[in-house]
Amino acid sequence: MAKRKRGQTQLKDEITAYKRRRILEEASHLFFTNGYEATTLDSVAEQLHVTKPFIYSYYKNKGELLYEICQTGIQLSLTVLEEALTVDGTATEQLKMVVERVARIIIENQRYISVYLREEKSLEPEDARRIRDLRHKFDLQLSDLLEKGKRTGEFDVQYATRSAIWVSGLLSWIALWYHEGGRWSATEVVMDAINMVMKMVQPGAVQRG
Amino acid sequence: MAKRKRGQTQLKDEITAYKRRRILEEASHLFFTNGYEATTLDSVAEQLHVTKPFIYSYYKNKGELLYEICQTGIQLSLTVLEEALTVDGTATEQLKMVVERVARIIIENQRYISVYLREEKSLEPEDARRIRDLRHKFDLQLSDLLEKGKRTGEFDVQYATRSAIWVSGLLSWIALWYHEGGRWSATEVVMDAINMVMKMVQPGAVQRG
DNA sequence: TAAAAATGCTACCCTTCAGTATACACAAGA
DNA sequence: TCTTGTGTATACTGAAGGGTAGCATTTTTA
Repeated sequence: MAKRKRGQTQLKDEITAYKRRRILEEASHLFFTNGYEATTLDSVAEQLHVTKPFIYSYYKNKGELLYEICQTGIQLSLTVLEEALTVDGTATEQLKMVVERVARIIIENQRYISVYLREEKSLEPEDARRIRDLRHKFDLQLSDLLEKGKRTGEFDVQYATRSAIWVSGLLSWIALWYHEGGRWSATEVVMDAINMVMKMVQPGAVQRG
Repeated sequence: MAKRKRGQTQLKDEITAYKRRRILEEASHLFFTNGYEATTLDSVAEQLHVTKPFIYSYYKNKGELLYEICQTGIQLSLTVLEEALTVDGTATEQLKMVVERVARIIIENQRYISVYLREEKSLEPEDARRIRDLRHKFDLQLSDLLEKGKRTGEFDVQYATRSAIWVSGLLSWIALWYHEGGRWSATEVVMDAINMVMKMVQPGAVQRG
């Protein structure tokens, strides 16, 4: 009896979560295509074949939708980075794995991430800060990895912190630039990213002037 | 008489041009800080201590303002690139000069360029296409330079076209990331950009796996 | 100094939307 | 069949803001 009730509640929660996810998906599509401010909640509702009050029963307001979209993209990248770092290996191996996985996740979740990069100014200050903290965490871990490679002599970086920012910038850039069905496949872009990052940190390049 | 008239007309034109420039400046400030859609023309007018109809007598509508801002930023970068390419030198020397000058111009005109990167979706399709053509021209010239360096053996790039896109991405990223008065000075960022780009194209890095 | 032209402003219109008050539909229990 | 609760839609409000008509003021010309 109690068990059955709990079961029902759980199913209901799953359905609620699913609805929230679907709303977020369509919203991210439209935000990505038309921009945040230019997208009306009516149009999001239309895409889902529901009405605006439906959306308001799952999200507090338009800003919360934006926050969830931005947060999702950045959190995913951070999680994937942290997972990749748990795999043992040399700094070189780890960095390659990090770049590969993060680049992949960025391509797969391009909408979420590029909406963040473009619409950060539309976030509530508090929300923006929370997400910036996530990015900062991302950069820190990347920096630690570069530092480690520097100690072992695998990498040639002057200031790990600064190099990390260029690497994370190169990765972010993918979200703004990659175009599905464009000139280059996702795999080519991922491989390029790995190569470019490795070149940026590996020693041996002639330095002059 | 005719001469005097022409002289006066010219001065008038200069003043008109100056007013247009000032409007653009303030608009780019506000677009950069708050986003395009979130910025009202009333607030632009307020910054200039004029009124909205004043702006409308110098620009057709809000969209034209956005176009001019975006166009200005990209055109400047392209012009500086082309100027740098007129200076004689090896591919290495030329690339260094290109990156230095373009990075500088991007930092100086950060507002214009980052508004473009963020608000491209708000441009009229026709306007967006015109600016994309400019960027394409930029990438092509960069690609030619990399190709030249590849022939002379100075650069190690597999596909110049693709490498050019990463280089131009790295430069664009500066506009989104640099923060005046932040942790690093403009000069440090420019020097970093040069180093990173050179590492991306120079031969000699160990390539494994 | 007066007509004409250029320039700018006051005051307004009209549309679009975020957000909401309320009504309705339908299922489950009694 | 009545009640209650849950989920969704209809229909509205209120504010914001892009854009403009027409008046006021300055500048030019003669």
